[in-house]
Amino acid sequence: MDGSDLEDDLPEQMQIRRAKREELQRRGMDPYPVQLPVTHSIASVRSTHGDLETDTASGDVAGIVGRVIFSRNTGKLCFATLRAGDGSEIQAMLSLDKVGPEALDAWKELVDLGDQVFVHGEVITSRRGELSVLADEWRMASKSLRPLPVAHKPLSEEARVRQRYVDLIVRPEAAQMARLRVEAVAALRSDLSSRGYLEIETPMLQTQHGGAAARPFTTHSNALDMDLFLRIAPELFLKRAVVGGLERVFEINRNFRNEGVDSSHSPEFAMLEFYQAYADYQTMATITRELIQGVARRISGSEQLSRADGSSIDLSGEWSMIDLYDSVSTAVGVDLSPQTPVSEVEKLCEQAEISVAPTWVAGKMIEELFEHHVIPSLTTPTFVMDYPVDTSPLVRAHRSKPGVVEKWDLYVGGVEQATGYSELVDPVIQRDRLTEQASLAARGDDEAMSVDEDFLRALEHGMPPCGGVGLGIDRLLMNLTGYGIRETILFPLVKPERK
RNA sequence: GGGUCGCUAGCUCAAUGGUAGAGCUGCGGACUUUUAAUCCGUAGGUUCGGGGUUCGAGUCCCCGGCGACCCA
Repeated sequence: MDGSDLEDDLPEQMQIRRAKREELQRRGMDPYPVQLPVTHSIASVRSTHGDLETDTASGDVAGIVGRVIFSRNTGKLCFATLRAGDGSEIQAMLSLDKVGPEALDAWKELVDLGDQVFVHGEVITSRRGELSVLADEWRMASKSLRPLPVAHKPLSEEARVRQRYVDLIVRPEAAQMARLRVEAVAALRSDLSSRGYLEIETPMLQTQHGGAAARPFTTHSNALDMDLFLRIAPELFLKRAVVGGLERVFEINRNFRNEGVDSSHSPEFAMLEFYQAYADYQTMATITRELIQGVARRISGSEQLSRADGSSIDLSGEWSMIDLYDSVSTAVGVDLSPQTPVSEVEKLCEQAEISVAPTWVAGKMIEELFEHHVIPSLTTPTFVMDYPVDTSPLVRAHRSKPGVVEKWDLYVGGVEQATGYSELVDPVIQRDRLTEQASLAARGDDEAMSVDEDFLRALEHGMPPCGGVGLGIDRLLMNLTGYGIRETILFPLVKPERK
């Protein structure tokens, strides 16, 4: 099959747009000019002349560009609604007596919905009061060869994700989400910076996998002829930095986890991790709350937000703290502690119809019971405190309670939003914990970490007491806006369409 | 991993096993103040792919692809 056959196979509407592109060239009108004499953004015209009275001429002249999203033609007068990338819109008017028959005919014949056009003329308001640029000249800024979807019917969710560029054009909320995300991340960066934190970048390609319990992606370096892991967390490198004296560090970047994909999980997701020497998990909880409250104020001006799904969320004030074992004990009506025999915990799992995997330790079962019995009732932001030691190999033992570590999980809107520790800094205990992890891995737990000798060597040089937090950026956006993860990530991973 | 549902024109959706349709978009025409403009006319399909049942399959069955929801 050669190129001309391909062209013949195109839907009629695409063939017509290709023909219009050629017709523009035939008439000496570049369909893709390198430069245009733009004088104003649509937004600036709107802000200067937004209060212009109905049916008035401002006397000001502007050259603007925008994408044609609506078009209405009466014989000798054409209207088009132009939209800019920032969502601002303005009407273009082309009248026979202002642009002449040639330009008007070219507009009517060659401009389609979706084209980006340049319009130069006086800023006026129409008889219906619509702010407009009354053209004395128009040019094609970029000819669109594909028809725009119907603006009044929502694009299917799959189409929105697969063709985000189209989604961004036709659905202003999509572009708004992209901007919201930037605002949220900027708020986190500036807040941490003002607290004396350094933003550093640590390896995404790692020779060992650790820092969290998750299955990694593997890849291969040809030059080194060795397999590498895409990181599941930056934790072990950020801690190396703390050992070296960078006492307050953070990183905002992608982690990769080779796990399920659903409405709240993406294989690549953005994470903030921050570490502060001489802080503990209580201090880190306070900072985390203040960071999230700061993001809320930055993107909505308030710590009480109303969300896309109609629900609202209140992040103001102090957040409650509950004890993991206490909350599960209350829910199941049995007094549980880290010393409760595994068999008894397993029985409770069976009663809750939780299927227990053979690799699970008692602590894992407690966490599953927590997810099953307690999480559904967590409607307000809540720190869940003091986790079992056997599921938290990088966390310091609790200063007074045996069998648990100084770790919290923060739940917002019923989902895990962040986790914070008093970090384990004793290199001897850390080696024991990692050795235990490695034996779990050997027994088939593919989420278990390996023994990272270089990390241990770093700890052996002495790490200051330290608090650490990991906070999911995508989750934060989901929590604050009520949108799904595929809305908060601009280009989420999707399986290719079959050809 | 299991279950349920979906995939039809550029987009959003219809169609008892019996001639594949509508709205918007497109194309041709009318119209100098429209706002999803209006009016007249008109085109547009490998019904996700493959196999099967049937006189006949968008529809029923099997296999595969992609997606959504629920469960683990």
